[in-house]
Amino acid sequence: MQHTRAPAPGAFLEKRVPTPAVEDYLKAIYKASRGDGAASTSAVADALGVSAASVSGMLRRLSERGLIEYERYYGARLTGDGRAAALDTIRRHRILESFLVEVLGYSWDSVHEEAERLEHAASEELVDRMAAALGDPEEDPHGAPIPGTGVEFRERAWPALAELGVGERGVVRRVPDESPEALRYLGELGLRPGARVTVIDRAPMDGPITVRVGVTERVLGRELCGFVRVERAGAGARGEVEHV
Amino acid sequence: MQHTRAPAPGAFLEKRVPTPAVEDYLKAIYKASRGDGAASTSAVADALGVSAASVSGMLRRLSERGLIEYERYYGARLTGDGRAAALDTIRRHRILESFLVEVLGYSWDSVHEEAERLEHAASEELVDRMAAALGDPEEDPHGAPIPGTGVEFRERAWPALAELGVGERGVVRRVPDESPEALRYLGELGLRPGARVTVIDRAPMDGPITVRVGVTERVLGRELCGFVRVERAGAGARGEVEHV
DNA sequence: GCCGATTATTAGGATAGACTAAGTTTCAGT
DNA sequence: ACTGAAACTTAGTCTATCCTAATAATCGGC
Repeated sequence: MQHTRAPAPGAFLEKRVPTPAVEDYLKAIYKASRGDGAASTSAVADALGVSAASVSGMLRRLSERGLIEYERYYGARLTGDGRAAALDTIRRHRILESFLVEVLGYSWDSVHEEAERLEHAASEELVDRMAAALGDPEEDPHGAPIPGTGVEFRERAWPALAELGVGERGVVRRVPDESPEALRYLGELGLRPGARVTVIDRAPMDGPITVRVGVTERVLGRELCGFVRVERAGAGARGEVEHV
Repeated sequence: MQHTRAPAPGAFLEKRVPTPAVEDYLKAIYKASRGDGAASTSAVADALGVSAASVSGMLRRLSERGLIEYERYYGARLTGDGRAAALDTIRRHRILESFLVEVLGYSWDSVHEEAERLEHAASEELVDRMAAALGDPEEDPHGAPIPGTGVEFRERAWPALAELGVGERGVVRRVPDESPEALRYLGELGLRPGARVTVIDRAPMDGPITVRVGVTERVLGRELCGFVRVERAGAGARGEVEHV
């Protein structure tokens, strides 16, 4: 489902059909829906940096527009239309990020903010041309999959690096895109999608985790390791495996 | 003068410091100021496709912000700050247009609309990277000069093709960028910046003008010839020259 | 120098989106 | 089952921008 971003006959100050705010809310609901499919008011408020009251108001409007199902005091669930609109925006965002990195030489820690603004202004045509120029990539620079124009789309739920047991090995699949600071650090460590990593040690009491990347060992905070998503690879010598 | 497009600490739904509407008004005032330096309310209203009443209101607000000098029933004149902001937006617009054409293969008749939206979302950094990728062009695809970061900037007032007398020759310097229809037609005729053109005949009563482009002769409406700006080249056989 | 036409402004209202403050609902722990 | 904290909604404002309708200023012709 493509969204019309054009009309306004003769007018240059156009009203976008889904406004930037609506697009941001739908994205936030999509991302906050990782559990039972519903996003709570506060989760959306936190993600967008607005007050819960503002979210309540917007959820009612989104519901009236048929973009979400909204049950008071419970949460919001995207409808088919809402999900399509969210994925549309996410596609724009991720292709923009890829283009900024690959073609314009942005660092992977600085693209998010730029894409966050451009995604509301870029047409489907622009995004498609950028995608074509990149060879229709399937992932953005942070390892996030890029929705296509088709209907089916699912984001794999890779385990976090923090979930690997001592001795386990993995391949980095995805890193968070929103924190420039975390990304700069991960970049320095070489923890990019595709990097192989081995858990050497886990300090008790949710303490830091020691990993080997390439030939060097690093001690990483547990929180950071919760953000880095990995695919389990063949376990190492000691086969202790934790489950969560 | 660069404008901050970023902040909003922690908030993703950011308020741009100059809003898109403000940027559009300043651009419109800049473009409508071609005479005595003042833009009339109705000229701005026409350019933006909004009512005159809306313009009156906005002019008052722009004046309060120090971006224009506004005298009721007379018109608006950009201040230094206002002009800088307008040129900033125009720079973004023209570099975006250039990039879309040169790098992403857009046709010159379709870039205006896309750039019109992107110019409000693109950061200085993005625009500078695009400019660098293009070798810091001095003109956009329609022949419009691209403001630099420096202070001095003037757009040359080339004569219109319609002002050339029979026998006069010229080089196309600039075409309008807003009308896809006109641009498609001009493109077909080969009337792009740099093209050499000779006026073969001018029908009386403001009738059509016959020009030669390359080896072919074309009959063009007077209105279109008023939009195409040329630089006079050495006159042809008959030296009749008109002044305006 | 008046008068109608044009142009511009004010007045009043709408919408989208955000906020704070106050009230309501849910939920967890006793 | 009660009760207080946390989560959520409602109520009432605010700002920005648009609109239409009504009013006011200017200007070109006679």
